[in-house]
Amino acid sequence: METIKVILVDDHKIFRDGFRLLLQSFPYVDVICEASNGLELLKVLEVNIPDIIFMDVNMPHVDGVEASKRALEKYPDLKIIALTTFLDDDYLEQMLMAGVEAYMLKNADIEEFEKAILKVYSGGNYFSAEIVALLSDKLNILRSRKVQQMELPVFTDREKEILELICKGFGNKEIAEKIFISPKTVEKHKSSLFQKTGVLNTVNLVIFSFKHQIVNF
Amino acid sequence: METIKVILVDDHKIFRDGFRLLLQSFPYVDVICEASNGLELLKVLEVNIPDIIFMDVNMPHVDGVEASKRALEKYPDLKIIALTTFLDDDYLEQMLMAGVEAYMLKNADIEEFEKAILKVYSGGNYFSAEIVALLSDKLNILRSRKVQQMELPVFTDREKEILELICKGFGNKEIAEKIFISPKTVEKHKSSLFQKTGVLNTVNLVIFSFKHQIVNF
DNA sequence: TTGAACAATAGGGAAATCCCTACTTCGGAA
DNA sequence: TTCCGAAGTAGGGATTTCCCTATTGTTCAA
Repeated sequence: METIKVILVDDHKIFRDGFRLLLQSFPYVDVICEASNGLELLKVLEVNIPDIIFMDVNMPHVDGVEASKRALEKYPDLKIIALTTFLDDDYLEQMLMAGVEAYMLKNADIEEFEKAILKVYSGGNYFSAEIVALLSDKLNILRSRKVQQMELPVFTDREKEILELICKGFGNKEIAEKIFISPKTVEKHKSSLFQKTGVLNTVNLVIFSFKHQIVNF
Repeated sequence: METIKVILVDDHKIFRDGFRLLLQSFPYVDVICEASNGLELLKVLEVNIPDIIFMDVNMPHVDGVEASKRALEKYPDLKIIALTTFLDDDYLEQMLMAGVEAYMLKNADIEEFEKAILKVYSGGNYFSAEIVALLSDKLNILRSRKVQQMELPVFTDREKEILELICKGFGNKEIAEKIFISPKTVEKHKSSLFQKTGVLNTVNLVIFSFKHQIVNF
């Protein structure tokens, strides 16, 4: 088995030392470098490209979120495993959006780390059980947001048709040409949409539609 | 502890028998009924309302998705735990949309089932690790869509400030008042935004911002 | 130190959008 | 049947937005 090249990013040297010791028990893992914050990581990456980065979430100067974003922007093939001491709802979402492959607690046991490394190295994802619990709650929030939107105004077919075109970015004239009516009529349908949704202009109508996921982009 | 009333829905009697046996090892769980498909479930629900339904996803006649939707429509307080033999990407999404509280593999172990029942009964969610892996892949797909987009233009601070206000639905005059400049200046910043993003009007600028997640709603 | 590039400011006129009113059609209720 | 309301159609005039041009201040490198 070829070695998996790893970089550790954490602002506490003691943690890095301990963690490297832990990783050394995997013969196929090679810690090629360390960094104590995001900025340092970016410098290090100019010289050494690892397979996997273990990234602390809370760091001074450039935190895990920003560091992950920037690193992935420059090197999209990087795999990042986010490490955190406590469960932080906010960071979790941001790190996922930044594009990390895995998210785990620092006090995970050695088997968990092994699982995570192998899973991520082979192109998968890994989330520790605590994270899973948090994620599933989040998913529920998403769903319930979708459910509670049921009390939406009722649109006529013509209104729906026009709303879709509006949200694709077409102006009154363009919409009129597409569906063979006068621009003036388009405007009337729009003002009906304004009334039903309680907004005052096209921009706000578009915002409303995206917010309520009436149109999917 | 009061008993948790449970209904099993699965088209295989053998599975139902086995599963009931498993559930009987929890003294606080009471399997009050069974159904072999969605239609039967709906009939059963007219007489018996459980706390939790274990719902097979793949069933003849009325499948888990449809059954869950209809059941929740009539009895919104029901909690549903979806059960599946294999991981099916498609069903997963549909079941989540239908509004199930939990999603697990049938071959989960007894501890997992216990966790799921308790979590769901207390108003939470439960997803087994395999499901979360699938979900995280989904999240990943979202992300990669984000990464592959064109490189975003660089906005000045003023432009970012104005873009945010635009995406909150404010017009030129309102923005001007908020940040103490002339409406004309706001317009100029907007036209810079148009140029940088390649759009032709405010509506399309808002659409662009949502699509590229420059603003978060 | 002197341009050059760029950010921020703003005006005038053209174009698109918004508001109010009005006509036609069609299906269901009195 | 007749009448009413809802949906679809559209025009006139006010408002807002958009495009082109221009000035000022700041930074940075020749």
